Amino acid sequence: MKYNHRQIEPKWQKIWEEKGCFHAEDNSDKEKFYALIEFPYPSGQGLHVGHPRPYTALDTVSRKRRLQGYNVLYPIGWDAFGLPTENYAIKNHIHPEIVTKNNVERFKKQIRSLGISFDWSREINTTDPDYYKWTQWIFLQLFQHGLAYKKEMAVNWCTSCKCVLANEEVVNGVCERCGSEVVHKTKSQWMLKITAYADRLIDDLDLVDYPERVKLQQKNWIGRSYGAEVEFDTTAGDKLKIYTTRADTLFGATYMVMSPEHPFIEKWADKLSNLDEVRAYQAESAKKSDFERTEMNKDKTGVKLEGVSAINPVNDTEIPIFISDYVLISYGTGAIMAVPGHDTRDWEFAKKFDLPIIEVVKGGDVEKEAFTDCATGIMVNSGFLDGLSVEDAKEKIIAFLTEKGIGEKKTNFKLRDWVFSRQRYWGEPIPIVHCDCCGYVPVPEEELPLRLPMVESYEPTDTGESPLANMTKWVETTCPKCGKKAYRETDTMPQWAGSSWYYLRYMDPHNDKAIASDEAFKYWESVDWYNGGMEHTTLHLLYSRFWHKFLYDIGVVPTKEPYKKRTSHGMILGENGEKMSKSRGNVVNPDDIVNEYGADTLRLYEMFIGDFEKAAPWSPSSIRGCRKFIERFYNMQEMLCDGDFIRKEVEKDFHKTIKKVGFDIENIKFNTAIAAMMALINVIYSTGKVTKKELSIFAILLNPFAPHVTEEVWEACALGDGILAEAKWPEYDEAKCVDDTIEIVAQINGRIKAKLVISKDASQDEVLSLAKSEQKVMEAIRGMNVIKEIYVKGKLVNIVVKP
RNA sequence: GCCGGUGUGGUGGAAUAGGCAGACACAAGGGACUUAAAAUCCCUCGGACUAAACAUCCGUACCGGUUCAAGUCCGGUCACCGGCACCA
Repeated sequence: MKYNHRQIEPKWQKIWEEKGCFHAEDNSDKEKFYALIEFPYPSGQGLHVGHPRPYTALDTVSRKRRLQGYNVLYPIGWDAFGLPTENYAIKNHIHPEIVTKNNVERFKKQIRSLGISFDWSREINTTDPDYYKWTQWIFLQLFQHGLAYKKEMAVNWCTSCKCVLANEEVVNGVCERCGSEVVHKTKSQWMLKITAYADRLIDDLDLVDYPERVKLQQKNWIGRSYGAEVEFDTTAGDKLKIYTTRADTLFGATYMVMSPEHPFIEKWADKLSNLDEVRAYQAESAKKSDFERTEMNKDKTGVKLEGVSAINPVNDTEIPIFISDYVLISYGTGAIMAVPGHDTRDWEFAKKFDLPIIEVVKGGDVEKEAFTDCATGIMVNSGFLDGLSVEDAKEKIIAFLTEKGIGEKKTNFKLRDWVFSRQRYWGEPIPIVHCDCCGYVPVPEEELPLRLPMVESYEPTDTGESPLANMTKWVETTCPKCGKKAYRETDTMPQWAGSSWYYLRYMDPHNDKAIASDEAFKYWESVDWYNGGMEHTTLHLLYSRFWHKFLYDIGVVPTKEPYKKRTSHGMILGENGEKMSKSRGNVVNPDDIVNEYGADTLRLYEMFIGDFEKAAPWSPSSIRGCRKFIERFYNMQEMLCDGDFIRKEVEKDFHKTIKKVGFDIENIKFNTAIAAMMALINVIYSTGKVTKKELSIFAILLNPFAPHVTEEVWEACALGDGILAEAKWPEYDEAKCVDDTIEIVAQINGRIKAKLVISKDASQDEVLSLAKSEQKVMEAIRGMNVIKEIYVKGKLVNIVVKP
């Protein structure tokens, strides 16, 4: 029989589907295992070969866990709200709901052809009202706990698309899609107070098993810094509050800088003799895009405030105040004390404006550059701080400022609150009513889901209003509180909303009373293993940790963290080593591979392609090697014979391979697990025969990677009722993983002179004397003094000699 | 600029915990089978020296160090990739 994947693969997929093989049980005595992949956005392009990489990886883990007796939950769904669908819908005059439905159909068919063991009975879709009912419910809880608020905000507005863009959609200051200018528009926006969780989002990373680089990226993004707030007296009478992490350098503060947006400028307007100049600078800064203000121009600019100055509280010196756009209104207090001797930016500014530079930490040359090293410096020119280390000086000065009532310890974060509104149609309606009397009133829970109305035109408007704003019938409503005429919120939620809690819904996807039942939460608890892309580290991964912690605080979920373990896959690149994209013309469609080589070959190749965590280029010729391996496995049917193991050495090879494959799967080293099986099949072929026992073990080991062909061979060779039905993941015997005789390398001065075959239990003396009996070793030692003899058990001997 | 990662044959990549560099594949070359091709099977496959083999030497981006022993550890340099980007 020739291997025919086109016949085998649909056959087994049908059997699995009919028997419901992958349905997770809700109440099982078995230990649970919850594996999760990032649910896909069903785009119009369909799947490309990058999608199956993470799916196959966790499918391999899930299938292995089932063979080990776990009750496995491995679900999938659709993250289907979002701009590409909406834009496609506008362009082609098809309602986004229809577009979504078609795209999901296509994705589903493609994914099913891969034989991934998803529990399709738990499929979810973020655009389903029964689903977004709970997205809205969570928003209302956030609102009621003061964590959702509305605020005037500058938004990105594309002048050509006439629509609002998310920050991610603005690339180098222009619209990602059309390349047109992006300007700022001020709009009232819904915000989520993620900053309230900043500390816990950092500290609780200690509770989870994430790759270090993920933890680090989140920590850097949240950007916690410990410092102090200090109040400076000014000649205007007001106290100017600044934030600093280097309170120790206070004696070196020779001027102050405020952000051009600082409210004191307005307050001091009548005291400023150069108000025109100040105003001109303010206007110039306001005109600059974010891009110009940060990336383009790091040359320091600024204007000195004539008429108001500040007093350095430690030496009563009067120092000038500047405004400059290198100080941001959004961080700290919007004002700083400038210490040019020990801060690079202040140093540049001081040089440009010819301001005095005082050295207060010894160790560098402050005339040449700012000395910023905190670890080695000693305080100088700093009165009562002189002679202290930077760390000690910080503590002493903060204690001093606290006692005088002009300063205190303060922690700051780079993390900003989450802009949560979008002026687009294809998203969850924000369930809030605006009432002139009562303000923002939540839609009553029993009215959820607040459905997205069917509109004729969902094109974005010129005014920056959501397309929903034109739906007067839907917008005009009555206030749930006072019953008077009121208006619905017309902004929708961002794409990140539905994905911030979807893993919870899989636990109990059809529940209409709650996100999931308490029993479901208790049993499934949290995700055991979550695999996803690095690009979501500071977006989805952070957002969902925030929502989860909130749900924990209000008693909905029982765990502090949503995901116990996180791994990350590398991208699959095009043949040319570039990122796969339609415009580069290097996209590979998995359908073609499944059709030509089969799903088992595709799966195996995607796992064999290289280090799972690193990017790897697609190679059409390498796929053939995987196909060949599968055919070699399939053809073992014809080598079948009775017995346990052909030879004792082969038995040992099996034990070693069982150990390696199991270990490698758990450590996401799929490529070497497959290499080990390839090596084992080479051994089997060299014997020319395979026993039933050998073949069945091989089939189970390979099953998580290539589930169809392994079941087929199992059935064809009458090995039993089926791998899924009855097989257990094989155990290995540690004793049988060790060879009786081993090869030991004999070195002289680190150079290999001989290879010794000797019993694994041989003593050092035995190995050494055997080594010394080797011709070449004898020659090398002759006439030399032996300085040292090193023996590494089971590996090598090294004899160090000198003339 | 700051933070993180990577650098190994013609290619993708292996190499617990400092202990035989190049597993497993791909590509290439040669051979067997075949009328022929495909498929399959077998052999060779980092470099220098060699007709070939043996032997020897060199070789994990570059320079230096620690060690009996370095792809692996330490210091420095370069290149590429990712994240952040005036966060005081």
